[in-house]
Amino acid sequence: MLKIGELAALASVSRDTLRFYEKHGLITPGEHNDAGYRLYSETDVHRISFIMGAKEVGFTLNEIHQLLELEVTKDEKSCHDIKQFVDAKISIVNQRLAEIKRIKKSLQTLSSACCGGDEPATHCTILEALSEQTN
Amino acid sequence: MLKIGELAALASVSRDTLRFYEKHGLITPGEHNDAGYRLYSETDVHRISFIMGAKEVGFTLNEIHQLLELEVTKDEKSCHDIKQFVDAKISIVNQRLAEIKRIKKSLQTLSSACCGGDEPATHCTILEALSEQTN
DNA sequence: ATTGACCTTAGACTGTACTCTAGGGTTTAT
DNA sequence: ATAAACCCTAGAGTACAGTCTAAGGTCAAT
Repeated sequence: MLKIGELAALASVSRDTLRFYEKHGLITPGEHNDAGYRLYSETDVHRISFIMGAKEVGFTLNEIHQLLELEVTKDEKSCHDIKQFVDAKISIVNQRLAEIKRIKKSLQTLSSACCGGDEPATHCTILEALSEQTN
Repeated sequence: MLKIGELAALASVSRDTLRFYEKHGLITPGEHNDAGYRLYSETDVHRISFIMGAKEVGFTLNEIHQLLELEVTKDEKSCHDIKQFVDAKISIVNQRLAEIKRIKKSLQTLSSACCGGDEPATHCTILEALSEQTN
C-alpha cells in the first residue's frame, strides 16, 4: 500500500491533486492507517494512470468520472444506457483522433519544410500546411 | 467579408469567444467597417477552424497561439528554433494519439461486452477493459 | 421613424481544475 | 529527543477560458 506522496510521485501529480480528485469522487483510497493516512492499492495506481491519460486527450474530470463509473452487468436496463453513453464517447474519440492526425500531418509538413526538406521552403505556416492536405 | 455574428455561427462559437480570442491575439479581423464592426475574411474562417480543432485535442490557447505564430522562412536562425518547437509538439501529439487509441479500444471493449457481444458479459468496467489490452 | 436584431467597449462574473496556507498530528533519521 | 519530512482538514487563492451585463451605437424592415 502506498501513502499519498508515494502515489503522487508515481503518477507525477501533487498530493493536493489526489485529494482534490478524491473530493470529486474520482479516486478513493481503499484504506486508512491508524493515523488517518490514506493508503492506496495497485488498482488505484491503474486508476490514476487512466485518469491522467483521459485528461491528456481532452476528457473533463466530469466525463472521466462517468467513464470510471461505467460497469457492464447483467442488468439489461442499465446496459442499454451504458451502450448509448459509450457509443457517444466513441464517436467523440473518433473526431479527436481525426483532428489530432490532421494536426500531426501539418506539423510534419512544417517540420520538413524547415531545414533539410527537399522543397524550396521559402515560406510555410501551419495554416498553409493544413490547407495543403488533400485527404 | 463576415460580421462577427456570421463567423460565430459558422464556427459554432459565441461572439464573446471571438472577441476573447482577439484580445489574446489568436484571431484579428482584417478590416473594420465605418461603424467599427469587425469584418472577417476567408482566412479567418480557416483560422478559427484550426483553433477549434487544436483546442479539441487538448492544446491550450497559449500553445495554439504559438502554433499559429510559427512561420518557416529563409531565416536560418529562427528556422532552427521552429524545428525544435514543432518537433516537441509532434512528440506530444504522438503521445496523445497513443492514449486516445488506448481509450478508444477500451470503450469498444466495453461497448461490445454490453448487449449483443458473444462473450458472457456478466461484468466489465473500463479499467478491466483497459487491462485486457495486450498490445 | 421606430422596433428589433445586430454591433461596440469595459468590466464583472462563472466554472473547472487545481494550488496554497494555516494549524495541527505522525514518522523517520540522527 | 528533536528536527525534517511526511500526513491530516478546511478554506482561501489562482489561472484559464470563457460568459454575461451595462450602456450605448448601427442597420434593415415595417
